[in-house]
Amino acid sequence: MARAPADTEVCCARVLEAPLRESDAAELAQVFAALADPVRLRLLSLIAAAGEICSCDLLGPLDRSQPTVSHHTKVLADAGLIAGEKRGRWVWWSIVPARVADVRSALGSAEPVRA
Amino acid sequence: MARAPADTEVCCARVLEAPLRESDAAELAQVFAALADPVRLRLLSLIAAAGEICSCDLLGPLDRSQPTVSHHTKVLADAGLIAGEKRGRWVWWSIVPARVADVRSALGSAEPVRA
DNA sequence: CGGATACATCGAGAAGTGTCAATACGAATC
DNA sequence: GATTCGTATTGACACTTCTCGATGTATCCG
Repeated sequence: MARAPADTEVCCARVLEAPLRESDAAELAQVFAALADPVRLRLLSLIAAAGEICSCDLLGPLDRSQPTVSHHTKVLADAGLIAGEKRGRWVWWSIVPARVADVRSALGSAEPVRA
Repeated sequence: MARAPADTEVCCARVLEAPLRESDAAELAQVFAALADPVRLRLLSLIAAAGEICSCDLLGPLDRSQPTVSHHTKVLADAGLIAGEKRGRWVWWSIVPARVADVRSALGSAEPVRA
């Protein structure tokens, strides 16, 4: 079902600060790979806009087949960016805010810009 | 040379706020794709750590051939994440902080987590 | 000029990714 | 139990990406 919360620990690897170990780089790259597709980005924004949404309501807006949408939700879930809860026959997807925050912080600290 | 500063305008597309137009999704996906490779992430962190670094000093740490490193710098430069300046025979690479900040802000606003 | 150095480009092969049709699975309904 | 509906998985194909050796281009030095 790909509902695993992705126990990877990216929370502390900062790209722009330390030389970044290879293992951290690999983990981070996988999360960014999950974000590196237009359909998945729109999927994310659809979930965020709805707060919670079931797969059946994604087929239309995304204009993709059901297996394709299922594939994309799985990629995002494996990356820990979304979580799915099965209620009856439907799966309801929601954003995992903490994980998104981790990705943001990996891209730099809180400093303004440091030009 | 791939030193184009990438005139794309990602600065205002927020994934988690609006339904995200297809064109914005495509542009953002391209930037994330540039980040979706372990070698490029380590390349970024090497540049950040050095402040400025020439390609010749990247071959060793990255353990990749010269054409491969050149390819990766091009991808990052095309995404606007780094910029290269040619001095003599060397090309000196540096981070484009504003672009990195754009990517961060695309992943969410300034709000803490909004769980 | 001729050689050497730093980087870019080309071409090719292996591996990965997005997509869909077909199929399988699980839960609700009859 | 049989059927139906929502979702996941499988298999296949086209396309992209990562990588390197070979080659091209520009710059510096003697």
